[in-house]
Amino acid sequence: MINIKENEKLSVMNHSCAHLLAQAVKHLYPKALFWVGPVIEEGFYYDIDLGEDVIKEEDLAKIEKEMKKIAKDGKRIVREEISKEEALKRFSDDPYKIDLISRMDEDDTVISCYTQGDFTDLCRGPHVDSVKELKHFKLLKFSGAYWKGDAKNKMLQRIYGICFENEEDLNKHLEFLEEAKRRDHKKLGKELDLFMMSEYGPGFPFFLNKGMILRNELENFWYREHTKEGYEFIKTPIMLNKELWELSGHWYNYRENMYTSEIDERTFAVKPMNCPGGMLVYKNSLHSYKDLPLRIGELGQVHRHEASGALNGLFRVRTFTQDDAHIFMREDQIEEEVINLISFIDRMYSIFGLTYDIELSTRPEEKYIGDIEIWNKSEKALEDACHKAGHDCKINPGDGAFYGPKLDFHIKDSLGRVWQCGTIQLDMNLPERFDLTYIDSDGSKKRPVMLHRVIYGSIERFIGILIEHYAGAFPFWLAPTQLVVIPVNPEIHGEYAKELTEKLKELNIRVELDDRNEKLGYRMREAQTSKIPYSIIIGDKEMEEHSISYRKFGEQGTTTVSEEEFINFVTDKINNKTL
RNA sequence: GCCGAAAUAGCUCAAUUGGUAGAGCAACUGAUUUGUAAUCAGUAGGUUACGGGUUCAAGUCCUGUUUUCGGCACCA
Repeated sequence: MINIKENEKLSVMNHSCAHLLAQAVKHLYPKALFWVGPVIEEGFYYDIDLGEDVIKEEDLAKIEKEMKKIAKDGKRIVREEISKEEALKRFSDDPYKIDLISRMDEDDTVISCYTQGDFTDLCRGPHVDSVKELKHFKLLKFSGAYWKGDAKNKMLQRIYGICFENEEDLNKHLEFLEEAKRRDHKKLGKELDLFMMSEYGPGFPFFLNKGMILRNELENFWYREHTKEGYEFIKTPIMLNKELWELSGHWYNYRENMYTSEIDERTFAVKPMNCPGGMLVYKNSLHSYKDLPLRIGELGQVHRHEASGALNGLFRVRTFTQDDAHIFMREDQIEEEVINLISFIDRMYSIFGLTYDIELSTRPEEKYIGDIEIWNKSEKALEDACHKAGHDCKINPGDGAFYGPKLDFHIKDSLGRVWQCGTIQLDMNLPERFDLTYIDSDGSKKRPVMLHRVIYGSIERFIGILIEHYAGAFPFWLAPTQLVVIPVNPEIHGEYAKELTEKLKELNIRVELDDRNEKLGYRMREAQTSKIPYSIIIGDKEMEEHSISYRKFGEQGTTTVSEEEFINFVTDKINNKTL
């Protein structure tokens, strides 16, 4: 996937293309008013006020046709610098431009306009020299979008498009979009019987048997790796009473997203986060400075009432399992702990062939708690740890949580798409609210520092990402069905194939026998469409030699090895989690 | 929640201006005995998401609801 924003030339072209789009829209909808048309990673868009008019599917083609016409005409794009006064005058009948201009500082900003033929737009530029240069573009989608990105404002119409230097690149991008559609986890989840949705529970996914195998493998892997890293594990209740949520602050900050219920005339809430329960566990016993860092993990199922329009397959659901952990430690342990954590997360992601970038989100401008000094120290600790772990650390100013700064892990899948999964958050709020303490070496009570962290983020979302990352063809250790044994002639080879299947089952391999009365080609096709990693064919030759002929998913032809070699081959895959 | 679109058999999709809901795959039955992506024949399968309305007649038109999809806003 090409990031348009990071490519200077494409960035300028896409920006000019946004103007071309606006000009075409103006031709077709003379009353149209324009807000902004920026370049984004996936191309460009323009937010437009069409008054009573609404863009429809078929209009996109019309607009695109008009754009081609204008581009062919080949008008030059001319820059002009004007004063604020002149700008206000020139755009006096356009409330959107007035809004933009009046917020510009005359001393610092040069106000510039770009004109192409009969169309002028306020813009900082730069642009290509002529609309003639814009040939290889496509309008992709449209939707409503709040003015200034604020849900309180009215909705404008947004049209998205993308522009390339040549037809080949454009086609490559369209092919990428097709590929992404083929890999859609909602589609593959249905085809591969991994999970289902029901009208009776919008946003509450049902995991089917095959999806449960994925889940269980991911959870087992998680428990094993966390045990190695010195974690202990807990499970806290799904529902806790209102007083706890008042204490944690969720009742005031997160109430809208919480499911509540009256029980024995008291209010209970289903947990939207695991931390308050974790705090209670910490407080359940006394802690010595010698026990820190204390790492307490919980695969905790949370429920959040997400807006209906936000729901999206497994990516955005109303109940999900966080692979949560809370780490309690002394202040002087932050850096070392975070360094360890980063290398731990690195190890976890590399198993899946996922690369990632780390971003540091710092103190919000206004809404934050605690001393600025502690914030600065914490931010520095996270950043240093990140560098010492050998990673770049992009700063995301003001994007931290109100209770502390955080490191976010943005993973990149096999199509180059970026997802936010892991996060390490420093919390200066909850230890205070819950009055957490440990006994220091001098016998005094001290306040521990706390980290929240997740690696998968949400098991549901992570499974969604993995489905798309692998296009449903999971590595051997994760595949719901790992092997299928196909006797060439079930009447002749069926019994032997069955024995082999049982033998493999005893080794804890997820193997199925396909001895149906169907042609080999038919059963092989099914094995391939269900993306089973290896298909074993048993015929006369294999029976005689006691050998195994296997075909790898997606490849043609078979490899024949001895039974022992094959068992070593697959157990090695399971143990090392290799493809 | 907001803007737009959609919902027909288990799945993927047809059904002309309103005029008898249909196909392929899957399922089931039988024949076939198979060497690497679909053997043949037959059977069954539907309150067209749910409710209300217009009409002689509604999958089709109007309307309310639900759900899904693409975005926005929100977010793991």
